[in-house]
Amino acid sequence: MQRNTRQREVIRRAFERAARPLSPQQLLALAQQEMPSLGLATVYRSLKALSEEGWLTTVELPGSIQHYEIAGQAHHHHFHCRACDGVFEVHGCPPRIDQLTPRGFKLEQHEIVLYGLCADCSRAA
Amino acid sequence: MQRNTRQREVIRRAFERAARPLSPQQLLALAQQEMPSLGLATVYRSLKALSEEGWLTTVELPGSIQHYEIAGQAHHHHFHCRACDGVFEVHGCPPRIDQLTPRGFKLEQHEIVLYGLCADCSRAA
DNA sequence: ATGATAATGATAATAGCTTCTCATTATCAT
DNA sequence: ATGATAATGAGAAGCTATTATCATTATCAT
Repeated sequence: MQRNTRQREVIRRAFERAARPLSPQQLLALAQQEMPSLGLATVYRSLKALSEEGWLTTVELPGSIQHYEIAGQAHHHHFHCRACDGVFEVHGCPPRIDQLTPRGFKLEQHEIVLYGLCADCSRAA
Repeated sequence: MQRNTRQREVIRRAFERAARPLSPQQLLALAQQEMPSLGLATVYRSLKALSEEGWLTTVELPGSIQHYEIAGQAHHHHFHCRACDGVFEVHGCPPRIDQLTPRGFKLEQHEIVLYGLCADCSRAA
């Protein structure tokens, strides 16, 4: 049976506050602001549990480890800041992307990742 | 001083034959068809050397390790087959992709990856 | 309030990929 | 043809990210 622990709540809140995909380490850092004793193992356990119960989904990014974000959102893509390494949501999706599919291939999904500087890092540069 | 070894030639040929991005392991398997004694360390050393001399570039794919492809090609994207794990080139690029960029962000590059089944795997399914 | 036990935190262990080591081999300027 | 040495192959070692272990703590049905 599943228990409602304080750390699990802290982790959920961290995702809600961030409102963007987080890596395990980023999540740990963020959640430790509220609960400094939080351990990395608990972060991994919670990510697994929250994914299995459908509250989180995984985000795969080129050249980076797996990230997680709150599930159930509308179709969207991501912007990966090369300076702060943060990942941001991007709304919208170019039309006709399926027309890129080579003949004979069966397209099932697609991923678009934009790179550059986020607003904060762009301002700081 | 750099030497022209047989294994380096075999590796170059493997990329030319494949005409698509390869992971170190995929490259090893392909090159070993021509030279079974080829070792993994040589593959890594060659990938590094060929990248440094500009003959190869790296391809980053979501949820996968770094791949390599022959450099100097026109802007293109990739199709990742979930069945055979092969990566294929996709020509063309949807217009207006820069319009997805959130306000204040500075877009420097983008990556599009299509997922599904390649022609061969699609036929076999 | 209490007890069964799920969850935690610290750390050890694992797994996958890449790099290093080193004795041996192959290249190539001479 | 020969010798200096770059490159190779096999395996050890290293790195990172993730999972397992285990004694301790916290949850929650009773």
